[in-house]
Amino acid sequence: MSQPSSIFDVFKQLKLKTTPHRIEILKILRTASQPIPADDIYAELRKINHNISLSTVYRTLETLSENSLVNKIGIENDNRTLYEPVADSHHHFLICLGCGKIIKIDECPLPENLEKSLEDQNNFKIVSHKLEHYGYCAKCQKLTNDDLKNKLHN
Amino acid sequence: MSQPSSIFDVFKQLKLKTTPHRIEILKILRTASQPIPADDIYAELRKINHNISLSTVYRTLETLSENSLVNKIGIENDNRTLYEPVADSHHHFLICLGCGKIIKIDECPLPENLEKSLEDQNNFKIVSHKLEHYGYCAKCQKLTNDDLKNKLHN
DNA sequence: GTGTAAATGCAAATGATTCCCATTTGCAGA
DNA sequence: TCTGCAAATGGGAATCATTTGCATTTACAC
Repeated sequence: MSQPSSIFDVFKQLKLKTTPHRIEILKILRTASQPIPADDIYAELRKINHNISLSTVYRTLETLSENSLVNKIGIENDNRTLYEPVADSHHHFLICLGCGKIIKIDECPLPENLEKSLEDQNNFKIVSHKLEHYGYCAKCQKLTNDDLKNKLHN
Repeated sequence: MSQPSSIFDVFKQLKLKTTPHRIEILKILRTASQPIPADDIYAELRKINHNISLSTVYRTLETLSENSLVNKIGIENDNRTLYEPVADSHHHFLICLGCGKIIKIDECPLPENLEKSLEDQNNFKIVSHKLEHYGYCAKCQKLTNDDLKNKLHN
């Protein structure tokens, strides 16, 4: 059994310098209840008086992403890139069109043999896939159309 | 049996004015072999000496999208919105990470009961979903890593 | 401790898309 | 066929997310 590695060790292994920015950004991502945009991370850091520049946030996220410590996620209805810490398991999302809430789904419902058959039929080598369901969360189902319109304008 | 409607009739029914721009843009989309960005449509129109402004291309696509004549598609690895004519059938895509080629898959491999069970388990009302497989097309599988790197830099 | 490559800050650049407003055009009704 | 007006358009400025250039600072190997 391998010991759980500290963030410091992880960085060392990846030949990345261990900087306060990187530690804080990873912490924020791991604490977040769902994938968040660079901007939110920036705001979060400012809130705790951690001074940082927005470009550093982007650069850090890019570096973490290249090193498989975070995933980039692009969803419909939000043109920003969202970030989540890399999880141990493959998963998908339910995405609320009303409030943007993102619910993680841990099982992958795709049939076992699907990738193989897609590959064979299309002479294509699959390396990943993305599945998202869009709709309305419990709260937003209760809102009227007018409520929703207002929400989208914020 | 209903007659196949002309584009003119379709526009009339939707209370949209029939303009040369709209006709041409729809034609380009229907002729395209895969979803394309606004910019390509703009370039295509210029090529055939059809003068138009880029903002009109965007506005037209937005209008057509609101009226369910075209679909907007957001894929990973391309921050632009792509557009395709609305097809009669639900479908998904294989997307090549090497050259951006998009292959349409006509069947939907999701289990019949999936949406219902996701809805019940998460108190969520699903209205649509999106499934994409990323990988390498026949051509790009043959390229070396260096070739691919070059490609990505174009 | 020191040198150096990596990381950062800040401002300017970029790329996609939207918005503003003056002008033009499709088309419903006279 | 003519006319009026709402809808559509052109063109440029504005916006929003993200990237880049460059001078300065910092982590860490030695």
